[in-house]
Amino acid sequence: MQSQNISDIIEKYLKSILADAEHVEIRRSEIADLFNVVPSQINYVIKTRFTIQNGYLVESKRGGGGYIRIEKVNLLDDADVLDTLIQVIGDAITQRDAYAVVQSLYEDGVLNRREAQLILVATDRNTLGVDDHDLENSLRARIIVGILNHLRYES
Amino acid sequence: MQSQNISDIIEKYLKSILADAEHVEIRRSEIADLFNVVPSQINYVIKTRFTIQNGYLVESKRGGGGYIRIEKVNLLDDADVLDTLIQVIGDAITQRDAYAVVQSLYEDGVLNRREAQLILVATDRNTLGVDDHDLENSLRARIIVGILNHLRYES
DNA sequence: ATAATGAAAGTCAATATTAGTCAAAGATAA
DNA sequence: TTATCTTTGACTAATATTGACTTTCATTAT
Repeated sequence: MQSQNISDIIEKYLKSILADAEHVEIRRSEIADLFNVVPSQINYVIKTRFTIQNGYLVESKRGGGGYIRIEKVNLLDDADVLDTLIQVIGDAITQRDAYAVVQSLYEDGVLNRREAQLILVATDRNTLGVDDHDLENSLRARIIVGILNHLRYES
Repeated sequence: MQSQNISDIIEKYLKSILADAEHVEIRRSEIADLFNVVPSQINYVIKTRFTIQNGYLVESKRGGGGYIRIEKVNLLDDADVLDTLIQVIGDAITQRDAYAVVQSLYEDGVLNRREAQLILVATDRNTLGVDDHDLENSLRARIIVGILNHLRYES
């Protein structure tokens, strides 16, 4: 039984809509009501699960008639995906964001499953095994950026 | 058959579930309650009895709705070879030796060209970019050993 | 036009809910 | 006896939930 927390359930709900549509547009309070959570939890879900690393673009508007719109972007349409990703990663990246990045590359066909797994293992917290978090995140960034740069020349 | 300590009993309990299912997903505190032990004993059981060497993969999540998930995986035939390599590598390896290891894995067909390249990039001196040579060599070892451990099973 | 009002969404920090680590103490086996 | 394995619990870390307060925008009133 997975998804015991509400955030995961809301995530799945939104993604199920995105499976059929290019984008989803919601009213924050409606979704919050639907799942019986406070409105700001919707922001939490979006911030942790619909980032650009995950391949989503989010825009919103406040005030009357406000909305939140989530769009799935195909990174491959962009000629310089890799550049964009490298920029986003910068010089440090958490394991969670790294997972999102690798997952996106897999979904876009840049990496196959095995390659994606290899990268995740190589950059796993436990694999690196350093206790300094900043060092861990910067090593992870260097490894992933190094691989992305390699992929650019290779293809 | 005097495996009467609680760790053994918990181990059997979890394995009896895994006999019928591909994986088990537990809430740590629930299992701890069930057997009247402190939660951290579950970690002990997992760490000592559900290792990758035994063919188990473990993943977990903290926070609300957290869980520990244990999956039984199929160990591959080359597992022995990989074990040997892992031993040889130990806790540090130079870039030169790493190259040799990866090269031989490629020649043995364990890795394809692209995968081999990925690993070499990930463990390259410049990628890691640490000044301390000992740290560099130990990181390289950890990454390669992590990947080798991953290669021991399928999917 | 401008000001006032109300209706959204955003931010942030406090709190809650899990799991992980580690080392000391206790038990068992060699 | 000594080495190894097990049990325990205090402390740490990650993730989720909540709510008070802020900001933005559209509409209505002056």
